[in-house]
Amino acid sequence: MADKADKVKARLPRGLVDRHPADIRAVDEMMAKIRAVYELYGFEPVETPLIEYTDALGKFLPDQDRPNEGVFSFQDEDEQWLSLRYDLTAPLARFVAENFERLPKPYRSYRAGWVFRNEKPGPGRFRQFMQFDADTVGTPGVAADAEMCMMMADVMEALGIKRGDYVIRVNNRKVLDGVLEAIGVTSEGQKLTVLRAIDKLDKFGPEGVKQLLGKGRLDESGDFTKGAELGAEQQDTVLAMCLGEDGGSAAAARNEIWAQGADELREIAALVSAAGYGSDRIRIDPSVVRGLEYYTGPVFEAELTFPVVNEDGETVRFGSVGGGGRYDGLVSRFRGEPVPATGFSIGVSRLMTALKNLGKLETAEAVAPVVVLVMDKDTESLGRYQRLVSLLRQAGIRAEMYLGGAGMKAQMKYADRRGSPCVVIQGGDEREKGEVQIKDLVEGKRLSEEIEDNVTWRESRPAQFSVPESEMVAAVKRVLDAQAKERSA
RNA sequence: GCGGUUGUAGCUCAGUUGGUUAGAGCGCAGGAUUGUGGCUCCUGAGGUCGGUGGUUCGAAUCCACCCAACCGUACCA
Repeated sequence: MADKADKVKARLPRGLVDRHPADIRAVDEMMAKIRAVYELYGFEPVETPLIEYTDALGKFLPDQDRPNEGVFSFQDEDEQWLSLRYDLTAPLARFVAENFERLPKPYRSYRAGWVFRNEKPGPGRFRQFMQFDADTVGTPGVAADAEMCMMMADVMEALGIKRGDYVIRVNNRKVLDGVLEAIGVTSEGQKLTVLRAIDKLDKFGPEGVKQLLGKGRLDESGDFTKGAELGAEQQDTVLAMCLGEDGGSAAAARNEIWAQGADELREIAALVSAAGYGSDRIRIDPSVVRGLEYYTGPVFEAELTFPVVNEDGETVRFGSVGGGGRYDGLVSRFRGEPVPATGFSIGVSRLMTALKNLGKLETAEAVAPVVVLVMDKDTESLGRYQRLVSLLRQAGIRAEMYLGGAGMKAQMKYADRRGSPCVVIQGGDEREKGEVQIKDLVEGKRLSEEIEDNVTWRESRPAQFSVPESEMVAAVKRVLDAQAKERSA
């Protein structure tokens, strides 16, 4: 044992979580539902490693031979930089580029996995989290983008989120670019600042966005955010555009790139509407910005629209649980030819939190194992208990022999704490008679409420009965069935 | 990065103008009950009072610096 002085402090690094049985089972179930939708649409699974060469992820800092701080990176023996993936899109682009000749085009694939970001964690934001993506690579047509939106809408409903409780909002980066060009914003830096400002519409409202477009905004917390330094007229145009007012469109209408984006949006709207998806499910929304860097055309976001009451009793809007868009430049980075692609990503952890709040999540624990108590610890007896456990397992019943060193009282306590449905007891007396005792712990707990005196509680052995050893499996089954019936009632 | 709040037992928290050996509830372990999970009662384990330095006869308490966590904000491919 470690000395007190130098024992290691057991602690979880921040931004990371341990996952518990209920969580793991719930996520598994949720992912199975998502997967079923993707499969139905004809997408194929593919899995890539968690680690890629940093340059394949496109994350070297400009003018430096060091990776971006936001990614976890380390050097291989040959000094090449490796990084943990920070999304599933860049690794897919690498995979497609590397296997380009072998893959059917358009290539439709899906994949789920952990991604890592070395950033400051916050509520609902972790440094390791799960994404579940689908992408179509090799087609420039907006039909592929429209399909992505429809599939996202279908996923929402497959997860039990009612129509009206979610919406897929769609915009087009070309529309944004067109407006920016029309009002004379040319510098990359200023463009990004404007886009970020628009992205904050939900959070700060039109007034806040206007401040961010102009001089800047002083937050209540005391932090000042530098603005985009646009003139009053420019601010109004941008604001009008993202609020969907006519002024924005009119001012930019002569602009070619804007027109192209608007056409694409109209086409997507027509496609989804023809497929029977109303604007209650998929809606054009000019304030969607999304991932500022690599998107080149349509962008979309899945948003939950119902209010959620969080743990502190506050009502919050949950917001985005996934999104995506067209990234025509990502695969072609690896190849000399253009390779158009579109896809989207679901934030599994966020979505799960939301479903929990909605009450749509199966939080029911799996039925805990039947525990066979160990009354005698000699090898011969242990063998007998192990055989009883085997019989239960052969009948498909989760079961275990108590493996600790404690006495019967502690074993009962152990079974109780595990949530076991019942225990099997066979001491010397029962063995003589070729019997086992079975105690229904759920029923026993209920009976205990009526008993206050401990002697009675112990001696009356509530919810406990004796059966011939040969009937143990059948008797345990009866107990389990009765409990299952009660749970579903 | 910027701003704020908070650091005392596994958890939630008391701790008087600075004063002997730092407490409670819950939880945990053992016992009352050598073969019965609950209830009740008894006993016990568990703390460098976030860290370092300073003031003082004396610091969990006062001062300085540092660290960490949480919240907001910024950044977020």
